[in-house]
Amino acid sequence: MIESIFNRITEEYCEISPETINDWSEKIKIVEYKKKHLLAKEGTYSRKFYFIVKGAIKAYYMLDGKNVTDWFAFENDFIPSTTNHIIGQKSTHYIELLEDSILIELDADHLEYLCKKHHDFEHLYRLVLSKTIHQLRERIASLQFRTVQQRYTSLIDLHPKIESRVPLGDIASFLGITQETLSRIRASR
Amino acid sequence: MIESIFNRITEEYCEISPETINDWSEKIKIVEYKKKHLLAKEGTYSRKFYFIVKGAIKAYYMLDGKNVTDWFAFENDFIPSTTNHIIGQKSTHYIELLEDSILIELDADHLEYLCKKHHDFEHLYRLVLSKTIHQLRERIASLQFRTVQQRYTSLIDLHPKIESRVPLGDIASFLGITQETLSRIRASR
DNA sequence: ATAAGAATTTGATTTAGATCAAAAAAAGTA
DNA sequence: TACTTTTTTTGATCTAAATCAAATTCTTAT
Repeated sequence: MIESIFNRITEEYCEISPETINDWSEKIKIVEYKKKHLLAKEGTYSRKFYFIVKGAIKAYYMLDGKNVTDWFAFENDFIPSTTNHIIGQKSTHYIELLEDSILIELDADHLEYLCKKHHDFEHLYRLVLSKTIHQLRERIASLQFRTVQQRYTSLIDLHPKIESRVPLGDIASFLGITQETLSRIRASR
Repeated sequence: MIESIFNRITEEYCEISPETINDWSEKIKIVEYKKKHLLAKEGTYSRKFYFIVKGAIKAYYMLDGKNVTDWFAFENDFIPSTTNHIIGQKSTHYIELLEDSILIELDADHLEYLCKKHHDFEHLYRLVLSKTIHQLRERIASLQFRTVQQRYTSLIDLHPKIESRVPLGDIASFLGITQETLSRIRASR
């Protein structure tokens, strides 16, 4: 079980030495939570870092009393929204499970420890951040000047199953539009 | 000169060992270019990584024959738009100097070498990426659900001098609006 | 200083998407 | 199975910002 997870990570990012893997695997905890469980709450300190083995999450924050969904993550993703808390600040976001999920949990202190102790771990983490940057860039390009149709289409291309796994309202929010508009776009295809 | 630059970087991010600094300073080149010079062109390989000692840049790409400005950077910023090329892909962006500038240039290969050789350098780089992520997040929040007024105001708060250093059309593009709209917003304040 | 070119502003019109409201469909729950 | 609750769709109207067009102001080079 654990090995196959480390394999997934190594394949996706880079090789990791056995020592690092050992040290790492001592620090992690495999956790299971039900749909709607909150991994983080706005205004609280939740210094945890997650990798999704199975399941899906959304990250959102409140704006004028409404939820704004910021980020989705699925199997084999790290949850980068948590990186904020890692610098020791209160969370600006809620992170909610969209499905019953299995996660690997790593304490922020342990993350720092592993980075400091093992160069290859810090390298891996650097690659994870690079990937996140790439995704954020794509997202900005999408929000900045594409029409709503184009935004929706490219989201579906990227995550074909998102429609069945994520409520329409959250997808609309992520795209920066109302759910009525998204519903109409969907209908017109 | 060089020392004061390394000091700036160390203060902003983290301590770096003398060995790393030595090795690093052997790899860099201080370059000066005039306004309008292109550090990168769409479709070409420009495997360089820059730190801005003095000056300003914009990163943009073409969409339907129009420039879309993506990113600004000023003194003491690394230019993260170049990180794309570092993975060895053709640039998707143009990077153009908005002013006569002084830059520190580091070859992508040297960047990788320094990361591999010196754990503290990779750590520094990781922190640079973290900061970039934070900025990108802010930017997404801004584009996703804020009104144009709010977007403009927060940009000015962040970079008070941007109005005098960057053409209005580029700022408008960055905010995801037309320059006519930005002009009107400015007039109505 | 003056002309040529670039950047910015102003005006009139159009349109994509928001808002408000209600109906219909789907998903949970007893 | 029926009943409640949540999610999605549909309709009518409104509005912020886009578009198109032209005028004005600011820069730069001669």
